[in-house]
Amino acid sequence: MLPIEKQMAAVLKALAHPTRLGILTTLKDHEELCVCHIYEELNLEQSNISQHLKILRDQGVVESRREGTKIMYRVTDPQYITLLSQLKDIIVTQMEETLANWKG
Amino acid sequence: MLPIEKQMAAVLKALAHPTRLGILTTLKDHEELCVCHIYEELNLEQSNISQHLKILRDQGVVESRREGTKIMYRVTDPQYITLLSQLKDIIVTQMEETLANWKG
DNA sequence: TTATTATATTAGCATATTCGAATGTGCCAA
DNA sequence: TTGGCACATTCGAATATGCTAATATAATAA
Repeated sequence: MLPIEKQMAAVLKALAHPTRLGILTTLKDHEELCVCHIYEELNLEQSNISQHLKILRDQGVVESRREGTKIMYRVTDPQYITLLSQLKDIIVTQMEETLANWKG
Repeated sequence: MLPIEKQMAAVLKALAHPTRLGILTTLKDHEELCVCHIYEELNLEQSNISQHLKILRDQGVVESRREGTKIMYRVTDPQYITLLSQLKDIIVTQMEETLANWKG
């Protein structure tokens, strides 16, 4: 398989988890957020969120910066948000079509 | 986590494998292709490709139709191809920036 | 220093994914 | 009706992933 496809698969795999999508949704409306904000918002364990953030960071989807004792995270490229929004549209449209077919 | 995020994660997971991206790349330039064409093109086992096609089909990324003894597969919505092309662009751009930073 | 707060990392277990090999199924032609 | 394609499914072993609980690190405050 092509190297670019391996790269793409790795990024897609990083995105392919409800919690990680939740993290990106949380980050979407803010310039940057600390880890504590994220795990409180999502109501999940701190260590769990840290692990998911690492996966996103390793693939360059988010990046971080220290601010005192806190670590602030942000989405590296807003196009990732655009991409996810488009995916959502595709899925919603497909579900609507499926529903229409069921109704006949 | 929101139901739509679970759905999105499921679709992303289906996309998140080099072989499955290879399948979509192979399908991209054709209206539809039989399974034999795909696994010969990618040089992989028939059963392996069948398994990957099932994963893509279960998530609605591809669909199939019987033609005699062959099963013809196609991408359900061309927007999936657009999406992957955009992802590729994001990744390439990011790599270029990383490289530029290394060069200083 | 020492304590505290914020985050990261590790360990260990349960579950999921991936693959090749073997087998099953469906269609068609002889 | 039987033989042979084309494809799907199942199985089992190896590997990967995800979670919680526990521990480590790093900055700051007292």
